[in-house]
Amino acid sequence: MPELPEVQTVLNGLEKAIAGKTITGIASYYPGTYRVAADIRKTVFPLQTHSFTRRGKYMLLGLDGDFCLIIHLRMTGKLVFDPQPGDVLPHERARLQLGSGEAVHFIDIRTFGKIILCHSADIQNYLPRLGPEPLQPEFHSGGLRQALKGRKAPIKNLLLDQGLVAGLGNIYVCEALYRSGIDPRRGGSELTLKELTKLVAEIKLVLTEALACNGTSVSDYRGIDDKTGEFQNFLQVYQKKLCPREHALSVIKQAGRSTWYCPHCQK
DNA sequence: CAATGATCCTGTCCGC
DNA sequence: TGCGGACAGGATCATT
Repeated sequence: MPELPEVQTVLNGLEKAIAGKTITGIASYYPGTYRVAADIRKTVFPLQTHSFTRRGKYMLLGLDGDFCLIIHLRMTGKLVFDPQPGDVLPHERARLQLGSGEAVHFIDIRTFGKIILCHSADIQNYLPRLGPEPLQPEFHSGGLRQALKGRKAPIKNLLLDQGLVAGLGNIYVCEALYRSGIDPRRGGSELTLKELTKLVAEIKLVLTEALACNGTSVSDYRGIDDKTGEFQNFLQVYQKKLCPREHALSVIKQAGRSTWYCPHCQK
């Protein structure tokens, strides 16, 4: 499940593979995966790629003529660079065709991933409201405390809210809460500033470590070069039976998703 | 506005 | 062996 470190890893790989190359067209193989903004009427391709940025779990490909491709992998989306593309691949939902004869396949088993072409000036209209980037200084305990004011939902659920902080998913929320010693069932507004300071630090740390490992590969996540990430070797609670201190972990459902936590270490 | 639950979708795994 | 059901989960929409 691509979260911030995985999205950044895919984006880095994509930049390495196609920076400066020209997209000659985008083929669509599944209804709804690829969408063109309503105000773009005629074909705008070919367009050269020039920037590769990320906002939360969204990849933003800057193209000439002030166009932008917004790509979201959701749960099972993958980008695969292919120097010699052939027929449509299994689960291929869209394809970026490059002038060089190469291509980038958008493979997505569960079909939730999205690609949108819009004008760069309109990007905000196609993104939801997103909270601060967790690795930037603007994500800090004071701001988080402010954002959690009056929020009674469990902290686990709140950290998954992209409007609060952008880029976390189930894996890193479970890991950061364990490292912080905070029970995932605690209400957001009841956390002390001291706890929030610890939480913010651990979120930044776990994301930084995961980035250095090229992300976490559980199930089928891969980089664009089909390499797995390595951070799954360092997970402490996600899908585990015991915490690092050998206590039995509990698994509960929160907002429809599984939460792993240690009743002994997390209060 | 906040919180919750259903929804979308398919491959995999488990129990009978 | 085969089948049904549960599960995985990010974001969106509807409901309370």
